[in-house]
Amino acid sequence: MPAKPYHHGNLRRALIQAALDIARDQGADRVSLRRVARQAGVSHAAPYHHFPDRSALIAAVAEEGFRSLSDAVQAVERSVAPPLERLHAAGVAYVVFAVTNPEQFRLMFSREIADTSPFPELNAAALAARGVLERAVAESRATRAVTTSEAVELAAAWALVHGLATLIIDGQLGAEAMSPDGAASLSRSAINSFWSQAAQ
Amino acid sequence: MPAKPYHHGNLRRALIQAALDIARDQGADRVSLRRVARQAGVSHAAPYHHFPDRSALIAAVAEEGFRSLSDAVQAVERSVAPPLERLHAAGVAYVVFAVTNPEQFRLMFSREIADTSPFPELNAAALAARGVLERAVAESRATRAVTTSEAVELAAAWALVHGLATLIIDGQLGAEAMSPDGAASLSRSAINSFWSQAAQ
DNA sequence: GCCTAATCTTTCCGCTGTCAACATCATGGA
DNA sequence: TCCATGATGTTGACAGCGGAAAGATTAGGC
Repeated sequence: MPAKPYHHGNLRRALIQAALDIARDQGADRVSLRRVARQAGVSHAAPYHHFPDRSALIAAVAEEGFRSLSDAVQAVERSVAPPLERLHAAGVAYVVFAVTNPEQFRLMFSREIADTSPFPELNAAALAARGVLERAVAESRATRAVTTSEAVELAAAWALVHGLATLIIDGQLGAEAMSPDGAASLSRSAINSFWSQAAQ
Repeated sequence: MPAKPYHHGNLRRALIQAALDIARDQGADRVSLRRVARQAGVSHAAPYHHFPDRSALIAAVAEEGFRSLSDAVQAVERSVAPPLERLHAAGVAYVVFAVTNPEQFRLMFSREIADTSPFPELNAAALAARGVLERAVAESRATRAVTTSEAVELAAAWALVHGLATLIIDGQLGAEAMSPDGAASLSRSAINSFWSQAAQ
């Protein structure tokens, strides 16, 4: 049994996991290449054989995040049939995902991977996640009196849940909202509030 | 005429301005203490006589940002009378401010000043800005059939405009939305879309 | 079984935030 | 008026960071 083999075996995977652990435990801003390498028990330059630079590591972590987000939203969608309620449930799931994985969520929307062109797989995962929300919006349109374009409705829906997510995990909507249950409850209310005020 | 006086005169002010310039020109993530000091024509340790650490500089820049935001929203509010339209206009102004000053907006919500307890003046400015939106929400409630709590309505309204702001400046809602006019138009549509879908 | 390429380490660079020690100067009390 | 003190600025140091270069080690195909 080799105590410390020269080659790691699956360092790429281990680095992504280490980044996730550090983000979860110490915050997304503390995810440095050197710290990640240290946590993975490897020299600080080893990551460069698996990622061209720091942003590529973040992109890999974010890519997994978008896949998890897609999965989480789709799982909730499967349990709700009526299209409008489905859309609402998808929105709540988006917020709950962010509150459950706040640091990974921050990495997913961090500035250094804003330009996804160097990371086609991240781009695909992000587009897929956006597609899930897009489909929920589109399918709900058949059941409503629609006066706005689909693009605007998608933007509005996404903005609402994304705004809730970021404000909540930044602590700006109160401490109660930072628990999954609190976040779910607040999102549900917030989403409903926009439709319950028809009388102007 | 002293070419370079040993004492700057108003270095604190100059450092804040330099940080703003660097953020605007090169991005919020490139605002480093040393770069700011360099831009202000001063040694790299000089800022420490005016700010205890880097986050305090950011806090000062953010503080000014929140004041500008309050001013911008209030200026628009003054030109609109009906409470609901006023609320909508305030929301559009919030988004337009973010799109007009994207890097400063990012600094205002950057992670390192998320805990405002060390910066009471930043906290006050942020609370004041939130108060402007809060008042617009509260005053509009009298003109509507209200079924949700004020707290939830505030959260929903804030989340919608904050989500629009962050998504737009991150380029996730398309390039057209990144101009002030495009942002205003999209925000108006998005805000209206939530009220025009009463028929479920 | 060996050669090549992949993987990992060591060493180096410039940049960053922060601190300590020192230099300069503005200002108010004797 | 002068000078001492505190405010403001500089220099130099340190550790941690992202990244490049060069050498060590090993896995895997021929």
